[in-house]
Amino acid sequence: MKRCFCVISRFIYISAERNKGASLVSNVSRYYSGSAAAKTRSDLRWEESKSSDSQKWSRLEHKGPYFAPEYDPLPDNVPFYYDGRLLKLSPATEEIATFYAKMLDHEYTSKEVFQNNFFTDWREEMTDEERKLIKTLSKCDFSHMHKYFVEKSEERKNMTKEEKQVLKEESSRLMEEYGFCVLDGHREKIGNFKLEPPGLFRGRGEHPKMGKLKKRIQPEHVTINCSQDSKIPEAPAGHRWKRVQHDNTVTWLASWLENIHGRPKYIMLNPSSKLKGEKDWQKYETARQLKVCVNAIRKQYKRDWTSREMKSRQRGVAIYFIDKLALRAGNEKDEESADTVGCCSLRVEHISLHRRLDGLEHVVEFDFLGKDSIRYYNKVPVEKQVFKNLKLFIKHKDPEDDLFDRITTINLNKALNECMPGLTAKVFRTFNASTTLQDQLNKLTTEDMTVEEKILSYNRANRAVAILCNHQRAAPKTFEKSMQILQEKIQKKKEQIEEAKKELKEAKKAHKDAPSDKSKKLVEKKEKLVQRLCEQLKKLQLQETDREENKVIALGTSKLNYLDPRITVAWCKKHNVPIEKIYNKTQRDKFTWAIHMTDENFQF
DNA sequence: GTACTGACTTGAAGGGAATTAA
DNA sequence: TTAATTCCCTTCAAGTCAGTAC
Repeated sequence: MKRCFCVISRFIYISAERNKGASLVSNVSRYYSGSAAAKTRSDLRWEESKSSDSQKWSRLEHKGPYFAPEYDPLPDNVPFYYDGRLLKLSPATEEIATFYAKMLDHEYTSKEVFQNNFFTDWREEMTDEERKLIKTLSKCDFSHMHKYFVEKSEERKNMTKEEKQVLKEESSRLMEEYGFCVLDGHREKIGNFKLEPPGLFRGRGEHPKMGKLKKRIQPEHVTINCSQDSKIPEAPAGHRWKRVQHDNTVTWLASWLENIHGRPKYIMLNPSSKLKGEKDWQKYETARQLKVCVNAIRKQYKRDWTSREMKSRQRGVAIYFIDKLALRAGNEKDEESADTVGCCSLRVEHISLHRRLDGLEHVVEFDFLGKDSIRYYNKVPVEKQVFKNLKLFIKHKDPEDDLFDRITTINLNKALNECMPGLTAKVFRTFNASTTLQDQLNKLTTEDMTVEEKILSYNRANRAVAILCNHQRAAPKTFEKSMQILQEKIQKKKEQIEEAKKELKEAKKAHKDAPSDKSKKLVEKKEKLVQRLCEQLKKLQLQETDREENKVIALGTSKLNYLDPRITVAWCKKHNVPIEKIYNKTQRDKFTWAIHMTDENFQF
């Protein structure tokens, strides 16, 4: 515990040193003592340090979670038919039926696993009578329910401004009442104060539990965490909490067990809070520490490639992959989830070895499903010794055997921790992502660029990271169409420029033949027009490049989770790019700490 | 060493709000 | 002004990793 506090103090020292004396504390004070805003209690929170690492707060008060609204039964004119016969379902059975009906035009409901899980769970909640009657899902006609919900959704879309305003006000009232807590005297935003409503579980990829019923959370399932001397939140009328505890070594305000996997879920603070901000800062400082010792670590894992011990060799190759390819650690998973892997859980079937491929030597071809069942596909030339080792690791193994059978994420992280305190597999992802951003920004930005060009450079740097981390997204549905429209615009702009140039030439000639004030002004006017059109064309072309390159790449995840925000803040300051052009409101809130503490000289 | 639990971070998707184009 | 498109924000699933018990 003590050690971690020292680490925090050292962060301040390191930052102070690297930022030419601009420590978090002094920087933040300076920022807030400015004229723009009066110093409020919640602003001041950044200046306080905490007493120990295991203790997360001294005082915590909140209103408890907000429960999902009770089920509102369907009007009588929305029928449900079973085997062609009209059935009036009991409210509980009907509610679960509506979950399915709402999803009818989603691909999920066409999957057998989804259907079977849903039907089994649904039948369990039916009355005895209903269960006797309803025996086959395909005989259930949910279409009228479905139609009803489509109409409802249309109605919502077509609401008047006033009606929408009423809803908005109601939602901000809710936010005011339940959305904040008071932590050590500061009002902090809560991340997810609304409990998850009941519904059908939508796992990612080929999840064996897809379609199962996610049950309604009752107060009797919820544990409240707050300080003893605070006003204990009241359970809804007629109910009581499962438990009220006062554990200040954890950061959550409420928890419950979700019924699909039986694992706990929590209500926690928003990323803009001091608690989360400090943790984030600490994460990036750990990654910066790795920078100092990464060369030694790389030397070590290369030595391990020729170790006499198989375990060391496997560990050496695994850490090499984690470092070079930014793979995730790859913990063991149970049978009850989609079959996805990370580094340590790679199987023989996930790699192919090519002595030569596309003119390159010793190429490893990776093809596996990673987190969220996102495919990782990559062909990577590796060192000869790595290639030899991989051949050795797969020898006499079946495709479904573990590639690294002698190591686990636990002992891999233990080994990493011995190299550097606090080092784990995921630190490499943060380190490599942030290093890449810093390098790319340094390489791609020049002073003669316009702000738009600088932003394109930033996006390109960001994209390099997203590619490294394999952050993918589905191509936008209207991508081709919108791209075509943009290209047409560019063409039109080019034609306009041609036309304007021609007019300019004519104006110049006219001015030469018969100079006058009027003809001179016309030339100037035409010159300005050409210039303006050329600028517009350039902007469109930049937009085209950016959009094309971004088709299937998601930039948000790396921006939010892997890129030290101080790199971005410093870059913006150095190159006079308004921070709002890079970070939206949510992102600025999350990175308040970095925006306040960083000057233009910061380098990761 | 390993199975299990708990706490926390990371991640893509979806829907509504905001912005832009027609 | 309306329709189309983009962006933002929320949601909740799915990871990581530490701690504990045996």
